Amino acid sequence: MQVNSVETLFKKTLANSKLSAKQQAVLQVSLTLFAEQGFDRTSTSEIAKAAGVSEGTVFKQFKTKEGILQAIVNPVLAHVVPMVATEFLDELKTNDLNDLETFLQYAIQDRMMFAVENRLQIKVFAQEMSRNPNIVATLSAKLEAMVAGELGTALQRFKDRGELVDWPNMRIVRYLVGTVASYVLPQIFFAPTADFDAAQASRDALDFLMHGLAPAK
Amino acid sequence: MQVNSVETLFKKTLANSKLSAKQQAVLQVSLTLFAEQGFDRTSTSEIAKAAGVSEGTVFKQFKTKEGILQAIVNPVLAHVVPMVATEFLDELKTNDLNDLETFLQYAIQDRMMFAVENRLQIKVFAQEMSRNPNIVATLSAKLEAMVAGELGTALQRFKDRGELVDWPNMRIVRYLVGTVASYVLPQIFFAPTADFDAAQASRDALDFLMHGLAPAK
Amino acid sequence: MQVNSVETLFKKTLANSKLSAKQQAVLQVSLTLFAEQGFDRTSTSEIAKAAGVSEGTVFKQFKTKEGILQAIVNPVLAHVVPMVATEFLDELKTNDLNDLETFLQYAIQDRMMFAVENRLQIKVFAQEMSRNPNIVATLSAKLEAMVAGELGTALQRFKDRGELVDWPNMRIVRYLVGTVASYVLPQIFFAPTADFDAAQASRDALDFLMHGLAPAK
Amino acid sequence: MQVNSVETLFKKTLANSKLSAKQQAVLQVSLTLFAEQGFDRTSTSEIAKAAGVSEGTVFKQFKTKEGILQAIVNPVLAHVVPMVATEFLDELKTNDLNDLETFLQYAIQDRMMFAVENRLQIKVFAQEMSRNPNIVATLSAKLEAMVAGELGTALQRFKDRGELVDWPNMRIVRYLVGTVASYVLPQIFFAPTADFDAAQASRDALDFLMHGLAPAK
DNA sequence: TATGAATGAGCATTCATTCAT
DNA sequence: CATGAATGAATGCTCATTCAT
Repeated sequence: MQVNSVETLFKKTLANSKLSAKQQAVLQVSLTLFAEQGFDRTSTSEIAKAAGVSEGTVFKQFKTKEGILQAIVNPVLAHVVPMVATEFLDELKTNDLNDLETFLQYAIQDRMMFAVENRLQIKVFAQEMSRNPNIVATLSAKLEAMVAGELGTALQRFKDRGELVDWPNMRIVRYLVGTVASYVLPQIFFAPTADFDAAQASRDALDFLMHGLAPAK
Repeated sequence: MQVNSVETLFKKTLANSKLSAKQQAVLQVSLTLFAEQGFDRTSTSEIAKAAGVSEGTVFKQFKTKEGILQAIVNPVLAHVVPMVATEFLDELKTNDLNDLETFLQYAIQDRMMFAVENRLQIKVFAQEMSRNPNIVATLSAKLEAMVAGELGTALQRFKDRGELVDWPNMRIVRYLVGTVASYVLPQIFFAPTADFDAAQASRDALDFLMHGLAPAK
Repeated sequence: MQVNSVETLFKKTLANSKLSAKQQAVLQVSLTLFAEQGFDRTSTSEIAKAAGVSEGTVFKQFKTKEGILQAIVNPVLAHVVPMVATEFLDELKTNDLNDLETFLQYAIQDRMMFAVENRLQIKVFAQEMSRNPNIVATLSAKLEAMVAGELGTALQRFKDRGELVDWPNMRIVRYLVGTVASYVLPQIFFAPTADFDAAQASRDALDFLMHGLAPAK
Repeated sequence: MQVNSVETLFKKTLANSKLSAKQQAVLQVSLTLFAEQGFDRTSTSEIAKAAGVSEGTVFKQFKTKEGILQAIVNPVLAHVVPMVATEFLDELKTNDLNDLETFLQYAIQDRMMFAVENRLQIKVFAQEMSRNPNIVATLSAKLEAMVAGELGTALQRFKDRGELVDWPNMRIVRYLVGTVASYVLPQIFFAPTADFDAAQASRDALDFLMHGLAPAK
């Protein structure tokens, strides 16, 4: 199993933008620094130095420090998030996941690895979401589109087959996400313990969810 | 159902300390300001003004801005958290919660209300936890003590009666917390939607958990 | 009565220069912006944007921001000021101003209207004069040439006829200018009051000057 | 003849304020620097260095650079200007100036010396007036009060005795000020020529004004 | 000739912290 | 214990100017 690297996808997105190499560097190092130290604890001179550009260059393009964050957040929302979502859905389709258990096993492990792999980037976004409701709204809309679309179709098929409880899809997704998050959020936000066993965690989560989401008898 | 106010408990704890009234005021307004705007975006002069003290007073006792945070976090960890835990466990005992469903119903609703009620304070702590591993360790230890103690006893009783799946207590608690968190974390960190229906959320969560944590047949 | 527009004359002067259209645009918008906000409060990027040229273009020709000012001031001193002076003197000759009163009446009203009409441009020059002694020297020289030339001849004729006090011409001009300035300077530098009545002001000023400059009995 | 020093009066005013010695120093050197180089060309670090204080001190009290200017302008308008006006009027009364000529001679020479003496301070105020209409309004009101009060009374007495033309007092004052200004404004704003002969200028101005303001026969 | 990305010194301002009173 | 004036390093940002294309 091979999960996307948000950092890589972000770089690709930047490469397609009309930003100069130096300005791309600013955004790349900003993402890293914001992830490592937080937005408020990263100074613009630090960014300039790390990107190998002058302080003037940073502001010439992005106007304000907040503007740098926007210049990261917007393309991620517009391009990286959809790419990640599409690849995830594609993998679900490609991998011949016929019964719910196989489906969930794959999905859970995949997202768990994705979360761990992209810890720092998720942290930046989560922190920014707590101040910027627009991001929350955008991501919510994208999630709802997914649930109303392909993901919903898949869930419905499992319901029809009597493998999945007949709850609204958003409620089912809430428990899926919540359960996965109960494993990965501590890794992301608190001590990232070296001994985190994603495979075991996936099995455990699957076990729990297969019970919790089984159809009522 | 009547949940603790962390703010109130914190004030009581301060009242028992040997801090002067002015210094108590500093800590109280700091907690509020940190919650509202974040630690980094709150200046010490802002604290001084809001507390009605001079700028010197803020530092006389607490040495540094970080020291103010510690002077909040430490008593909360040392006194407020135990009081909250004790009251929670006491309520669980007092309320004649004999079967698992009744027990979980109460516990879930109680903690959900607690979380919503103390949103801002939880936010301060969560943010501080993401940079201070000590707090994580301390809270982890307290949680483990709970699970090893009274809470574990209660869970064991349900297991013995065949009402609860025979998983390690920490795993069970993880799913309990994760499921409740899937409802309250968005309220705490992102848009606190006015129409959040804690009662309905509690029923839904209970429903899910009762299935997920049912013993294997 | 129809007074010169410094702005128009300046444009004509530019049109005769070997400057490209873009560079002419730079000087034109610079004059306007300097007048509106002052030299120090006008940035070169602001000029570039307003002129519709790149930032590089601004400096390609004029080297420094101060150079832009010089490129405005010099042609104005070299061409616009002489044109204004010549036209003024020509009008004085053309209009059959035989006696002092008619002469002064015309001159005062004409210059008052000129000052009000070209308020902003005068302001730029006045501000620049207070830091650049060269302009003062140049303008002084031009004034002296006028007084030594045609204007002096006219004044002398009035003296010879016994209509004008026998003071040095520069002294007479000082009072003429000072009296007109006592009306127009407040308009130029402070609140430009909408209700300024140039005709009435001219009559009053004339009245006063006819007394003050009458020959001793 | 001994004219007020605005600088001295300003210092006295500051001494009566509740500003600390360092903050008074900030205002004093600011007044000087603003006069010498203009507001925009004076940096706050320059002010701090010249005042012998840290940059923080400058802003602790005055919040913004504009705030420094206000902290100079306001006390001058509130205290220095009235003191200057009062002293001027007192001197006019004390000096037994019975006929118009003696009166004007004294007044003209006194104000001319005052203007030359306080060149730099007048420059600061004039520059600030061209951006801040409030100052213009305040000074206008004070001038009108003077003209409606003691100064008006004096002028009326000369009118009654047939020594002074029967024009509105404001008009008479306009010519007085304008004529004096025609001598001193060039000194203040342009090259302050070393050879300026205030005594001679006063005599000339008096001569002109005595003619211009003589009553109609 | 014109462009516009890049520069880096400089600016106004903020901030946590100190210390004499 | 409390004050608040004073500090000076650091911050986000602007600006005139340069230079490769």
